[in-house]
Amino acid sequence: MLSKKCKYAIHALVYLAERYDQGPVQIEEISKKQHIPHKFLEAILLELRHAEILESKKGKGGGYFLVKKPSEVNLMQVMRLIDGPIALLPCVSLHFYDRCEECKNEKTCGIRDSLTVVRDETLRVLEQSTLAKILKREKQLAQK
Amino acid sequence: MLSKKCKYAIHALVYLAERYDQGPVQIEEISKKQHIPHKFLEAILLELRHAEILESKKGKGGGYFLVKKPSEVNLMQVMRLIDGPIALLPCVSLHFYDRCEECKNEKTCGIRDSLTVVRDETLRVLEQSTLAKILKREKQLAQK
DNA sequence: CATTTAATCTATTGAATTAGTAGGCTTTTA
DNA sequence: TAAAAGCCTACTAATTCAATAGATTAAATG
Repeated sequence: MLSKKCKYAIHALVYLAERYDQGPVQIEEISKKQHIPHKFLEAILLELRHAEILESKKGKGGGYFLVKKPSEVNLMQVMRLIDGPIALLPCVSLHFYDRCEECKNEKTCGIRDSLTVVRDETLRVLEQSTLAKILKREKQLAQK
Repeated sequence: MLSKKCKYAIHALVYLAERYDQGPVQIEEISKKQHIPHKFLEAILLELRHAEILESKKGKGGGYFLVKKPSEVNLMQVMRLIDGPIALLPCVSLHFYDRCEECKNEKTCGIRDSLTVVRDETLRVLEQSTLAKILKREKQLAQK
């Protein structure tokens, strides 16, 4: 399951995507509208800035804004950044590979196969889920 | 990621699948061969017994054995039993549904769509991953 | 140039979950 | 009836997750 932190990150990003190219949005505003604890959100946005997804401006009229286009930010990136591996086993992870202590020898472990397929299918879907698509979907759903 | 407990459970089950219909296997044997702490394994096997995947025999010559055929036990069942939900969000889970506090209203949340697809793809693969298939795969890999 | 605003950074804390242990109890077999 | 083996309850240690506190730095404005 996704951590709360990751859910907060996604909601904050969708919120910023909706205001793309409209100047900085303050932490306080996002915090209130999305019901995310201010200080916690602060840390999350900082991480997203370090990952060069967001940029910030200090001082009056400052805040955070997307540097990438909403169509260029997807759930795969965000989840990897905030929660780490997407694969279900470390020995099957692309970005966080680590050998499994549990299977004595990786070469003959019969479990890895299936979990590699799960990983690939998951990545495929998450990579296609961009902020732009999520936003579009929300607008569709709101109209009904 | 899967918990260690879940990995232990899977390895223990594959071990028992290899000895299907050959009488009870003692905790101690599985513990040693699969490098799983004895007492922890005890708790895991008990859970699998309560789920009617395993059965046990007490006293001398006792131990654990599969009651279901290796082709009837799959990773979907085991993961749900040991780790809980397979979906990435509670509001998208089939067996552990719970509303997300984070999205104020589920009806218009644009994230759920993608994660429903991820869930379905994942379940499809995990359901097909039976102990029989895993065992077969391990034997293939061992030969090379 | 001082004040205010808002992000930055470091450090700490509390709660929950995960991993594992201890020890006595019960059942079965020989 | 003694030994073997699983059953059950309770506890503890370690790690991760969620959140907070407070001092610092940078930008805008009058």
